[in-house]
Amino acid sequence: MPSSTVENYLKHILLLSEGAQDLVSMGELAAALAVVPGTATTMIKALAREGYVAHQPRQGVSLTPSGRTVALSVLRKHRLVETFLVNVLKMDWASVHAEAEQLEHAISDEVLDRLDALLGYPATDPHGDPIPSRKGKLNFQVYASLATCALKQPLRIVRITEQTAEFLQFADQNNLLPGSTLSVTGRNLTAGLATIKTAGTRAQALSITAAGKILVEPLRR
Amino acid sequence: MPSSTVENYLKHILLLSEGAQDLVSMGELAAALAVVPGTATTMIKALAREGYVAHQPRQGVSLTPSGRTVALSVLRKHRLVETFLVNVLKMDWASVHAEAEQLEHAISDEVLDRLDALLGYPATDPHGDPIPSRKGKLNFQVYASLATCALKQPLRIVRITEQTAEFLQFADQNNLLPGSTLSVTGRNLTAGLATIKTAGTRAQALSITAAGKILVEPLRR
DNA sequence: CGCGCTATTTTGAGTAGTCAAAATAATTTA
DNA sequence: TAAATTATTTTGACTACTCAAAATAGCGCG
Repeated sequence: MPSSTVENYLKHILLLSEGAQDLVSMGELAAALAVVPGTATTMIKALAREGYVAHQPRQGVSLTPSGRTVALSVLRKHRLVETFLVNVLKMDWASVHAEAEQLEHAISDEVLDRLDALLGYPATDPHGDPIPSRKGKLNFQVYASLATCALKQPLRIVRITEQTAEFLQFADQNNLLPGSTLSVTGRNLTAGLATIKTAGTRAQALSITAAGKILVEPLRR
Repeated sequence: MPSSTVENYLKHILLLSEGAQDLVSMGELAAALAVVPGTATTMIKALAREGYVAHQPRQGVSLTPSGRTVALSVLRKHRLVETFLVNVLKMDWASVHAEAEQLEHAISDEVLDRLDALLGYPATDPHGDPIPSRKGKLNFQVYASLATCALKQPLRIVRITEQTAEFLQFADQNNLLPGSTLSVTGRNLTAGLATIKTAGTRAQALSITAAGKILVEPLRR
């Protein structure tokens, strides 16, 4: 049984390699886990010995099938717990990430399955992040963001790819939630700003960085 | 913030001193925690340094007010989680103890309060064990057991003081749940047996040891 | 090509928790 | 009261994880 430390390493490797399928560097991994790089190197060598990861010295690390299985299971727990906290316990959107961070290591598969049923087998968590299936399938889909999508198109927000409470609070207050509709009226790359317009409100500006964290799909029909 | 190891030590000291208000010996504590006695001694000395317990060398250990506060909080989490698992997730009576053992260290006060509200502020968990209040009050009540109560009286089961899955399964199968009514028809101390009679069934025998773990109150009105 | 920058790895050391086994204290028994 | 039994404490060692700081490797650039 992997320790919560091991689970965290594997989960973060999975998150950091989402989309970009190449190796995760010790630098990013250490930063994500809030440890010094030397610690990450040491730990990764241990994880490689136990068959969870493949380590290319000085290049980076990737998950083995066994490591990926563990990582997906932890991610599934995390996202289902978040969904439970928001949908059932009515907790604040912005604060559930930290809670789930603890609970994901303490919850059994048995409890998780029942939670899943209670929630009606959701496909995504409250932030729009896809929930891996019980069998470990992660429905990964490439979406445009407010920083990259076409201008003046009607859009629906599908996902917020940032878990910090501050950003989520900001999104909440500006009605930038999964499901909300809006369009990007303009973009100024030099100034690093995007202008958006949501249904009931007037136009507002958003940094390109922030806009890049809000994923959207074109509104059809 | 105490580690889960520390929380476990404190919780078990509280449980072992419930009722008997004197010191908990290293032997019982070590057995309850599944560590060797030497480990318990070492750990208790550390906990004493941090002000959680008072250690009388070669006598035993007791909780300080600060240690008791932590222990009660953990116990509250444990019992509320058990109640949630049984009442909401409809999990098996006998298996929730092990689950709660993990979750009690991962759940925040915020989540706990909402769980408490969702459950309707229960006073006891599914086994009849009292749930400490948010302010740390443990409604401790002395009950007779099937080993000590008067014979041929109508009784109601109020609590099962044993958490092992085997015993709980046994109790479940014989309809010996909190709320069930029955009476003790006879007792043979020499043979170590008690005979009980529940409403719809015929008389059955029970070891005195088992009987002592089933607490009852006289059925009034 | 070689110099310097940056990321990575190594080294040495520390904390938390554990066990096995030896030493010690207390209590029971004879 | 002395010996024997039992419980507790101490000692030395080990695992898992971490950091600080020194060593090293791989670059890019002049």
